[in-house]
Amino acid sequence: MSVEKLGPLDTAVSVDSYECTIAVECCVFGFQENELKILLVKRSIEPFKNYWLLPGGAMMEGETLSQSVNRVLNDLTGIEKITHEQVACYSEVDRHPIKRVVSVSFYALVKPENYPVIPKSYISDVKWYGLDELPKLGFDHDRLLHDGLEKLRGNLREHLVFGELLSDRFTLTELQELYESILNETLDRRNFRKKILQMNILEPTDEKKTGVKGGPVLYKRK
Amino acid sequence: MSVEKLGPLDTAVSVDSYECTIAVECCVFGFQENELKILLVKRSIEPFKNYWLLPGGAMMEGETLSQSVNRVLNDLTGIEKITHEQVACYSEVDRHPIKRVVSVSFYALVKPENYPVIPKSYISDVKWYGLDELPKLGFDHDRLLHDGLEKLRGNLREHLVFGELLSDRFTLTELQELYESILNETLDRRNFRKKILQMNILEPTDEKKTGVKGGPVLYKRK
DNA sequence: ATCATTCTGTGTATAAATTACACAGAAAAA
DNA sequence: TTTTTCTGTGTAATTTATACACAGAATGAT
Repeated sequence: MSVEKLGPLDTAVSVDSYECTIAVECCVFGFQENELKILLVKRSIEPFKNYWLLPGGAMMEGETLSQSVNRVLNDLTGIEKITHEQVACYSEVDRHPIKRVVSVSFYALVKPENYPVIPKSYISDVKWYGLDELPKLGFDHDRLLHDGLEKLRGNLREHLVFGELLSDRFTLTELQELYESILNETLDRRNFRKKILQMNILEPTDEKKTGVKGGPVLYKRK
Repeated sequence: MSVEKLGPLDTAVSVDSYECTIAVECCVFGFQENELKILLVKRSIEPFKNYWLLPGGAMMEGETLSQSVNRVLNDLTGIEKITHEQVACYSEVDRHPIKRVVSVSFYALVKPENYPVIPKSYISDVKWYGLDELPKLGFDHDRLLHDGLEKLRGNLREHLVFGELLSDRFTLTELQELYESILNETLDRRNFRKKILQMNILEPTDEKKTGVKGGPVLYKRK
């Protein structure tokens, strides 16, 4: 029986079906010093030794891709369960110079200060990079990052997405700065507040942020 | 060396890394009798014998996913190269009752009348279904179809997408009916024409469609 | 050939959404 | 206490989306 004649999902009954390594790669975005950052890891082995990469790793037996993402990021940051969203699947045969690997990419939103990052396994360094100081990444990760950022921006325009990018109490100015940082454009303060508030997903608390002029009130998610 | 310690894409140097069957599944949409149709195949073997499914099949060695889609659909319809777009990746461990299969889904837009469909391999029947007469699909293909349709609708609202759904000459009414069929809502004729024409991607030809009252002019893509 | 029918093709008025914009008040810093 | 800097708010102008009706062209019926 040739593989060519297989019907959908018929590989279950086939002996000569092709199997392939699947990896997850993750654009982990954080908001730090009023700037959108991306978590990169420095690879310590060939190929692409000393290149910076998106964190990722192979899917293991019995895992869903989502579980792989959680495992990989938990190893790296200690984050237990990290909300993430699928971006795309990459299958060019030569994207890994040695072995065939199909990767599924994700993005995730975290608060950097909550999670100290620790180099591990084949990683010699870990760093939060600003989007304007990015090094050339290894493999095809430049493209993965680009696509991940576009996906995040697209989602931002539709719903309100901020994962764990902010603390659970935040000012509207902080939220606006987050938006500006992701979209890479400046927004009008009054229009932004109007738009966000009429989404009806935030509510003001009776606290104010201290240490900042104007005494802005803190909001939380409903 | 345990798999757990693998860095990103490090499976190249690993011996015990897990490999998995990857399949593509395709929502093939066509526009027929003024209605959006989806191409389904009837499976003739267990599991899910006699269930209708999205056409699909396993990725083969040396193929990109895109090439797999083209091969699978070429087998089924004779279409040489079919434009398609990635929708999502599905990795639940039990989505195939017998073997682990990770599927990547796509949608494609074709003109049914151009391509007679022929049952083959593990397929006992092939049929274009209207969206309002869908059978319960096998595996998790109900979900895949739902997601594919949502993706198509989302794309339609942003750009003008019509792949090969229409002939190369078409009237604006035909295009509008296509839109209405995909979005499952009725549109105002004047507003639709205004919107489409100011996209500046169509141009009128000097031909008119015959056999239809009113003598509508034929347009083509710029 | 004429008439009735049905579809095409077009513009304007209204409503809704987006954008532009300025000043008074609160907290911090000097 | 004064100055500085940030917060918080409303309205007018613009743009975009929506609602809506009638004359002309081709077909089909007689």
